[in-house]
Amino acid sequence: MTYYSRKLNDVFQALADPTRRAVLQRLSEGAASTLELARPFEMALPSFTRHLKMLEKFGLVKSKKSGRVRTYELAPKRLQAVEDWILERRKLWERRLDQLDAYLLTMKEDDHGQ
Amino acid sequence: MTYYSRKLNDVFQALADPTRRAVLQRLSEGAASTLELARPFEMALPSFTRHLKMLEKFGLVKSKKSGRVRTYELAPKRLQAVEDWILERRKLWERRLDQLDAYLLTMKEDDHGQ
DNA sequence: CTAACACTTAGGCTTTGCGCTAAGTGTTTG
DNA sequence: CAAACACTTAGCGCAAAGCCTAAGTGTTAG
Repeated sequence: MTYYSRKLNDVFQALADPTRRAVLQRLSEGAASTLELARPFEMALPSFTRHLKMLEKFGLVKSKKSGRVRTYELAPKRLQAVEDWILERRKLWERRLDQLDAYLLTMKEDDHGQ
Repeated sequence: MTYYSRKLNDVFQALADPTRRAVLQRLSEGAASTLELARPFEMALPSFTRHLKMLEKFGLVKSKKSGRVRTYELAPKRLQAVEDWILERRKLWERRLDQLDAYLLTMKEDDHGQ
């Protein structure tokens, strides 16, 4: 577990924006073109495509251009890093809380009547 | 599942910084004071305490000041939101990949000899 | 009661994030 | 081949992130 993980920084950063999360959600229902993806958003197109570029740069989606249409789909591998991190953290977390429980129990047993 | 979730934005944002992730890791081993937490980092103290404030503001840690020492500990509840989001996304993801598998199989069956 | 300690507040500086408009590129379609 | 289409590039503006130093504030030890 390194202090600095570029990959984790990037993926969390990518997920910190609601537009990008919504795009991932949409793509989980199937591939789509740039304009299809952009339609629900009120944003100007260049602003929107920056989000798509960011998602691709950080490995969360991939795209392919055919003719004048660019089609995007998910690249789920990268989300695994985040999931791993969370689950690992949660294990430590819960172990710690268990220890706290145990400690409080000890206190209680040692603590006769006051 | 709403398009805009302040809570998710905030938590992902909080986790996007390596210093803050390291603090969470350290705290998963037990509570600690501001200076104890700060020691491993080369950052100036005011810079570091801003990270702590952010973690607290977003509900990932909590603190209590007693005398001149402020002690921090984890507040694990909030991480659940992130975990939920990830796992939900993953379910959709995998269903989608399964569909793709099925589709490719269909193709293969329809595709006799070319 | 003074000095050290453990932060905390204030303010400044630079970089990055996220939005915009305007103009450009390459691909179809009539 | 001209016009419509689907992006793409360039460049600007503003706000927030993340770092710093300097100067507080309140607490405790000698």
